[in-house]
Amino acid sequence: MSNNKVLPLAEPDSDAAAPCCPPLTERPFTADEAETAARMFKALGDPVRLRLFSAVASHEGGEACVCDISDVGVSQPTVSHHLKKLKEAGLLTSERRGTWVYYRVEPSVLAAMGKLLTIAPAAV
Amino acid sequence: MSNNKVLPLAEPDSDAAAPCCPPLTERPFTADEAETAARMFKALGDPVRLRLFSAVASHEGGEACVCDISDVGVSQPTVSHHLKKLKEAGLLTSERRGTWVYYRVEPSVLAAMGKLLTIAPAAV
DNA sequence: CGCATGCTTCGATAAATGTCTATGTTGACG
DNA sequence: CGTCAACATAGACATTTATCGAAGCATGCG
Repeated sequence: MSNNKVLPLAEPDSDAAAPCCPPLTERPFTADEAETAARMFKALGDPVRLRLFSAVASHEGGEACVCDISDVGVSQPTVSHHLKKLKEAGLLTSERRGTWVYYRVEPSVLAAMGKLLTIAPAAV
Repeated sequence: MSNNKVLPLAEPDSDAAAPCCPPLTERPFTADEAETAARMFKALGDPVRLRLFSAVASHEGGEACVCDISDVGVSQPTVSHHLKKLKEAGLLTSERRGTWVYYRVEPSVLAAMGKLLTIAPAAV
């Protein structure tokens, strides 16, 4: 199916975690960089997805099954739909263990997004 | 002393800059928090807006007039529309000086978003 | 004045998105 | 097996959004 490769995540080199782009403040983004980065921001640009993501990210052990986090005010298929989007954006990974499917955050992507938002140190 | 700091984002506690929410990893977001934070992420969730924002943020002096940044492949009214969205999201401010309108980034909001993406240091 | 320039606002429209119900699929269990 | 529970997929529908061209406001200048 559509198990499209997302974001070429960073290899743990030393600092890495910058799969796509420099800080937003460093230089104007190219069209390609903007396309890539926007996909990640867009994934978090929905309140339901943000709650789901936060629920997974803050859950004990760093992972949660759908049943643990599906109380966000929308139907079960909608939850599933949003989790899929988050997965496609590279923010979450999933794994089935028996009856349940567990979701887990991809920390490197989180870090990469954080870097986008840093203020260029020597600027100003 | 190499920079092995895990996430050199904004200094903790250095400035407020967090008008909305704790880090995404700290605890599950409430509906209200998610609504607020999603608005900011959504503003950066469009490639054109991301390019415009990056162009302003990286422009010399920290500000740019529309004429400096409007070469992003869409019509001028569309540029204006996106700049308005960024302003409504609190990411940019604008000021008219003579013939031109200058846009400038709101650094505290940038920092606040960065904090959302930090990994909780010693959580759990 | 009158006109050119920079930017915003106004409608219109096609595409994308979020949501639902209904249905599939996969695994556990008796 | 048969059935139930947990998730995922499919299709439908309403709303939002990105975009454009045209028109409207300012501001500066001759």
